[in-house]
Formats: sequence, structure tokens, C-alpha cells
Amino acid sequence: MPFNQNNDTALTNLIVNYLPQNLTDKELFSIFVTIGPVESCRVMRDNKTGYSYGFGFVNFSRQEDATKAINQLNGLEVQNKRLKVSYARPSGEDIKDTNLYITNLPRTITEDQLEDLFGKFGRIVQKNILKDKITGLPRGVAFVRYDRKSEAAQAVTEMNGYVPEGCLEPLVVKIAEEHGKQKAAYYAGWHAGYTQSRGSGSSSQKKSGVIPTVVVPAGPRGTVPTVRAGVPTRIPAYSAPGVYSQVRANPNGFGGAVRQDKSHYRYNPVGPANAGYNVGGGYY
DNA sequence: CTTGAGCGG
Repeated sequence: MPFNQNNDTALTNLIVNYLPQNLTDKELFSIFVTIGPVESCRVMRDNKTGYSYGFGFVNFSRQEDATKAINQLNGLEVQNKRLKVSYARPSGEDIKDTNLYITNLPRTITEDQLEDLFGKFGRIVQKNILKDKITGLPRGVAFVRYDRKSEAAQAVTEMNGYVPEGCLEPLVVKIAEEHGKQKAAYYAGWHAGYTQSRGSGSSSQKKSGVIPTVVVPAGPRGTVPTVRAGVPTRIPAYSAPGVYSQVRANPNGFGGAVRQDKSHYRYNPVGPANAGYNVGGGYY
């Protein structure tokens, strides 16, 4: 059941990287709505802990605003980070497994040298040379991210076992574990005090630091009904099962709402009362 | 010794 990525979302939908850890959907919205009307936006989070993965999506109503957002907001400093704003691509196999984990690199490795070694297999989108936290010295470990899976795959084939000039050991090159981040997010969320509620009582979402909650028709006993993937519920937004948080006047004067959705919060600038909300997109 | 966060709904 692919998301209905019909028509032209390719030109309105942006991916925003390097979000500050604590940035909320609402805050993301408030940054991008300065450019123009935003259809929807969300920060991607770990399901269980709510810990932010540090990136999110913003879908504009108009193509020209998406372009403008890239031009004006890319590189914007937000808290301790610089946002990276670019077009999102339709999800698919070709953009998965694009990240390399490389060990046995010379300790003297530089980013330029990494580029020389790995740049020939495709466009390198991101490089990270790991350093020891205490000494600051290179660990001989790096991540290199390509645009496409095929590029990463070829790099593994060609570079795993390769011995760079003046090096004694062969490089170890593999595709980075994808679920390492899930675990990390889980722990991070845990340690961030996610289960600080000492009382065992409340059954509702006791998420720290998340927008004040108003509960709208939830399931029996106040539980949050499970949304079954693949079942395209055509339930009107307002009566859809789930928990809504009313947001009072945001800085831009719109009403809005955050809908809990698989324990993600998605900011919708229009709000659940609006009948035209999320038309065509569906909640899967 | 798989980062900090580049592709979901």
C-alpha cells in the first residue's frame, strides 16, 4: 500500500535534515510557514520513545514555496544546528542502504582523501570521520553516504579489502546498520526521561515535553485504538480514532492540531475540524 | 568500540 504520492508532491515535498533534537512538529511548521502555506509537516521519531531522528518532512501547498524554502532556509541556524533543506524523493528501494561504514582507515584520513577514495562510485552526500570523544583523535572509522543504493553497493564491492597507499591493513567497507539508529534512539529516549512518570496510573500518553493534550473520542477505556496498516479507513478526520492536541493560536494566527499517529505527532496547520483536511492523502 | 540523524506517511 504505497502512499498516494501521485501528481506533483515531488516538487512540493521537502526533507529537512539536521533538526535540533528537541524541535517539534509545530516548531518545524512555524519555521517553514514563513515561506508560504504548509500542507503538512512532521519530525520523524522513534516509535517507542518519541526520540527525534533529527530529520523531518515539510510539504508545501505550492511548488514555488518549496523552491523558495530551499533557497532561503537551507543552512538556517536553529539552536545548535544548521538545517539542510532539500527536495524529498519518493521513498523506494534505491534510496535505502546508501550509508557506508568504513573501518581500518588511516588515522590521518581527511575528508578530501575520503572523497578521493570513495567519490568515484557516486555522489557523496555526507561524510563523517569519527573521532575519539576524549582525545579527539581519529579512530580510523568513517561513514560515507551516497545518493543511491547502487553506488553504495559498488563502493562496497570495490573498496572492501582495498589497501590504501601507505597503509598496512585493508579497509573494511560495509553498509551501515540501519537499525543501529533505532536502538540508539530507544536508549536516548529512555535516558531522556521518557518514563519519568512515577505513578503507574495514567493510561494516556504521558510524554514529557509534548504539547498539552486534549483527548478527543478515543477508544474504549481511553485507549488509543490501533490503526491497522493497509486498511484505508475513510473515517472523517474529526471522528478518526486517536488523540488530538489542540494548539492555540500559533505565531501565524492559524488554528492547528497535532494528531497522534502511530505515536508520531503530525502538525496540521488546518486542524481536524476542517473537512478538507488531508483530502486525498488519507491516513493509510 | 556502527555516527547523529538523508526519505515516512
